[in-house]
Amino acid sequence: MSGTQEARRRDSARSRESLLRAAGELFAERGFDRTTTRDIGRRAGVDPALIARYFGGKTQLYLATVEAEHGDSDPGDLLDPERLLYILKRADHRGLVPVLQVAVQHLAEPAAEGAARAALHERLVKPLHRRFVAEGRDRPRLRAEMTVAAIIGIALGRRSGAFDELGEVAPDDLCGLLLDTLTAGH
Amino acid sequence: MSGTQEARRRDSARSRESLLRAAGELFAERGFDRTTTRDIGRRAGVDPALIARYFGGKTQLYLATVEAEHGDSDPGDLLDPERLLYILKRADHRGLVPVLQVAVQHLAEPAAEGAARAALHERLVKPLHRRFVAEGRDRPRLRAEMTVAAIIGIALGRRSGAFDELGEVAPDDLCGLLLDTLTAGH
DNA sequence: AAGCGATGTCATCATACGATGACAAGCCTG
DNA sequence: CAGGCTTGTCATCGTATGATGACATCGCTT
Repeated sequence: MSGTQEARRRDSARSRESLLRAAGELFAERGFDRTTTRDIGRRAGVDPALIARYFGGKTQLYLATVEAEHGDSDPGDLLDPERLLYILKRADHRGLVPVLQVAVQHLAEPAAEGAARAALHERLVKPLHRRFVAEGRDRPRLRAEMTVAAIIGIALGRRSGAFDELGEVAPDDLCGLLLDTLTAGH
Repeated sequence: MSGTQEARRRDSARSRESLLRAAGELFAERGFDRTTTRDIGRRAGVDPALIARYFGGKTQLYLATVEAEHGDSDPGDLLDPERLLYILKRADHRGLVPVLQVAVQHLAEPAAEGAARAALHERLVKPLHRRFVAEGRDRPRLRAEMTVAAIIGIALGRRSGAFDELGEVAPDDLCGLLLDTLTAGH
């Protein structure tokens, strides 16, 4: 036996996951370009060469981090307070950011870009679009895209260090102010 | 004579400006990291080695592009329709984007980052902050930073190609919808 | 215990990039 | 026209990075 669960000294699944986690963190912290496979390996405590073996390369590893974020519960749209708060917190801490970055800059490899865009649309734009349609707002599609882009700007701005208060304020405060602003007239 | 204006076969000022323009375009299109000095030189029709001579290096050239954008008229804050429209158009076409990117990602060199942040704050955050103070809104600073980050997200999202309608809609339309949303409750 | 595939380690390659310095060609001053 | 400063050109260096393949080590199966 020796359980498929317990830590074996050699465990490809464990290595894979360590790489995935480390990559998610680093891509979130520094972006795709500024993250090296050596960095990822170091943080994961795994030899960087295994990235090629288990994922195919840095780009595919990026894609894996994007897709790995899908697992998490997937409740309402971005104007749902819970959902928004979840996104903000998640983006603060780590993770999630890889998907967001594609909304704001080009990616190196077209394949990665396409996949990241698809995830962005599926997870963020589409739910919001549905809400706007249900509410009968005009230009629901454009409105949804604009809102998503705005929130992404805020989430990324928080992490960038370019803003003083925005970077420090508690997620709940920000969430309140943001929802207040976005749903003011409605 | 032979005018200091007219094209001399050798003209450092002309070379400098060609580099500056090309760099501004490329930084806007691809971001700092993905723009190489060789690309800049090629587009400018100037030998890349002159970047070092005239600016000191790629980083200082980036700073020069940021500062070069200051010249343009500097009217109201971002909630002033004219100003917003100007920003959106400018970000669509080229230029301006270098300053915006710093709001959303880290720069390689600390010096460049500091200068870009200063420009961002001076040109965008501060005017908006003044407006909110004048209007007596609560949390004027946070509100200003949040709004700037949101608009930057939208402006960059337009260029990123990650959104369908957002990337295609006319600046005037977008400007209208955006102002409508942001000033709805007020 | 032997054998074999899976897993991990390491050295190394090829490439891309920013920077530098030597050198050539041009322009202006005297 | 001669000298010297400016401007442009080119080859090259050092470094960083992603990728690859050879080799070692482990663990399961029989």
